Amino acid sequence: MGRAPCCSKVGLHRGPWTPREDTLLVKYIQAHGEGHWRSLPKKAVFYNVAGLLRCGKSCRLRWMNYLRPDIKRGNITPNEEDLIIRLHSLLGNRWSLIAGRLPGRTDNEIKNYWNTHLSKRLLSQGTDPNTHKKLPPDNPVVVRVPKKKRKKSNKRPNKSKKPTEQEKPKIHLPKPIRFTSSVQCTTKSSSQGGENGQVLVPWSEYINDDENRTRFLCYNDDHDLINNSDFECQSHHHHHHHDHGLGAQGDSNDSLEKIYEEYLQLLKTNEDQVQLDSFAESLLI
DNA sequence: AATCGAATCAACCGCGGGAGT
DNA sequence: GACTCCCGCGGTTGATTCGAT
Repeated sequence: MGRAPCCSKVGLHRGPWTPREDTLLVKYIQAHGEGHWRSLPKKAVFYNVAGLLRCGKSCRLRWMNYLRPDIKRGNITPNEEDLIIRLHSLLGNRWSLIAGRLPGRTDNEIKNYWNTHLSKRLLSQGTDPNTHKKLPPDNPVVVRVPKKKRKKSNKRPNKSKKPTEQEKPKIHLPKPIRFTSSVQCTTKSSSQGGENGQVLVPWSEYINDDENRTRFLCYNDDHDLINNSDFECQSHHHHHHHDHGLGAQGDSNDSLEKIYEEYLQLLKTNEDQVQLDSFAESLLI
């Protein structure tokens, strides 16, 4: 099976994304849509967003895990935790499938959350996180239960080497807050409020201003950055999350609740493993 | 105040598979 | 069938943070 050489060898940027790179990527995707990641850096030059010297893979990852407008940020809710555990017991480490049932959550986020929180918690409860079966009581597992939850860090590390002065990682503050794909925004200046064909990029700026206001970027039809002033945003719970062919649609909370209810029902009404298996299979269709 | 080590999570890496030629 | 291109997935890494000592 052939594989293209990784772009990182030909002088493209690696490591933490800078706000400028994020802006360029968002601008490009706003204009031309997702996909064609590999050709993105080349095309970007032609579409007047030159400077996006990132490999397609890196662009895709950044978009999918961080910049996508329907990314939901914030703590995983108890309901979501429960659903993750249940789905994991059915699907195993198929993070993208699990993420597909949790609107707004990314596979990377769920994977990280599982590895850092949930698997440890299961162990501490005497459950094997891989098989979801009870561990024998005489098989003590040394588990370090997380102490207090740490404050979230927003710094981006440079993986491979110490950054030089000029390529020091930028500090991304604050992290994107909860958004959905149809975040409705209104500017404080009435004429620039996501109306008249403007495309609002529901994505927070990286610097806090004096008053700690969240700042957003706004593009017009020509995809030119026309404003980065303050917006008031409201989520309307409307998602078109990637469902990996699972057919998930509609309201995010509803769909989450629906799956959860569906599974609870199955647990209540039927102990039969075959039923549970077929439920798992239905998620794969 | 200084040091240490665990925890966190964005980003990287390699691989598999589908589609196209 | 053999090969290339592209996409997406899951595992891993490592800089940074922060609580404990």
